[in-house]
Amino acid sequence: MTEQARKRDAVATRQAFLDAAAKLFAERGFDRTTVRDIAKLAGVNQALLFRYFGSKEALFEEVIARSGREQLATTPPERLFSTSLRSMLEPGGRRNRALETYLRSSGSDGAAAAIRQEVGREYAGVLATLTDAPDAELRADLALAWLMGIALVREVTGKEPLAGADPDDICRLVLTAIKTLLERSE
Amino acid sequence: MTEQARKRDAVATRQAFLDAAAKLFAERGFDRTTVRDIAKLAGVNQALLFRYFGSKEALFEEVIARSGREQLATTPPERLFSTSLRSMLEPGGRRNRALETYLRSSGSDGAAAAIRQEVGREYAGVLATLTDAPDAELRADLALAWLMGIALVREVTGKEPLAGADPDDICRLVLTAIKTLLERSE
DNA sequence: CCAGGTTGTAAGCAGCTGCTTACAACGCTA
DNA sequence: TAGCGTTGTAAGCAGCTGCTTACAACCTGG
Repeated sequence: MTEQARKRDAVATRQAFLDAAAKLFAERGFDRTTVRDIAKLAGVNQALLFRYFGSKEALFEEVIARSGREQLATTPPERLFSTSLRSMLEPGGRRNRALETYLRSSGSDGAAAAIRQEVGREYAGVLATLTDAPDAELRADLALAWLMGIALVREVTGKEPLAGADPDDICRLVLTAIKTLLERSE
Repeated sequence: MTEQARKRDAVATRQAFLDAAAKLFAERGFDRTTVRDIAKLAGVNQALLFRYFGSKEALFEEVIARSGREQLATTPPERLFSTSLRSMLEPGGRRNRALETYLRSSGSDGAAAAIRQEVGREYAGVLATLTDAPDAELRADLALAWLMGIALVREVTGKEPLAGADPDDICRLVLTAIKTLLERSE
């Protein structure tokens, strides 16, 4: 009985747009995702996208801002790096798409770029608290950059052996190397 | 007198296409570069692009295959990582755009994806010779991924402080950390 | 029960995209 | 110099893009 039951439900429609857009932006990037694709996946008329969000770019901003801060808010700093790395490496399921969306969005200018930078800054800000080195923020950026690079090579270019490697092996190698970047002096 | 002198020169026209396309693909990525943009920058009629290369995708393949192997052929293995890192970090000039083109191309499917993977494999193959660890190729992929991530964060998202950091500082931090990944056991 | 705002739908618009076609200008070779 | 293949040009096509508009269906408050 629940099927087709929530027609004419603005909140549900909005959410359907956000969910569909999050999935497609993460998989294909901004440019290769059309508003018709989003609407179709959401099961909603595409004209409503513009009523609810104003533009494709504005919808993208909501998606990236939301997904980026979700993981950030639910993970303690000292585990942020390994948790983010893990969630990237785990296949399928309802995993967090923040990094994929972030890197797939490269090139979109305007307001979305500002949001992207802000989310990145928050990530790096948290990572920077893990070391007391004077260039803590630069080290944090480099750690973040490695995460992005691994996501890029695995998910986007699909290069072997990285793409098919055991998550445990990757974590071990990366965490060992990253330790010299992000550790307290005592 | 040399101006307007080489009209009706198929070789020069082809080269003009390749140069213009290399620049624009590296800067904007595949999707956001139009064939009209390329032709305009090359100073050539856009219909000729299809006569010489067949399609936009085929032109892209030539660009990425050429630029990727250029640096590879002129750099000794033990310096490939630091040289690539350096050339990414140095501003302006006629620097090698291989990595930018590579990462900007994310998402383009088909034959271009195969070329991308092949170039990446050649890079990683060289890096893998630097260590005698059993998982040398995975380590090489991870090193390559870090390069890509740094390029991404600096050039595409422009995040500070990484984007504006001193190349020497970045090299020092990265090379120190990467040493544990790519070093001989004795 | 009905006016008026909210939600959903269908159609279309203008601009851009990759690509094609028809044709003119050129220069080599016989 | 006449013929012919090569190079360059202008125009246009069909499809897709983000976005808008006009309108119907619905629910709610008076």
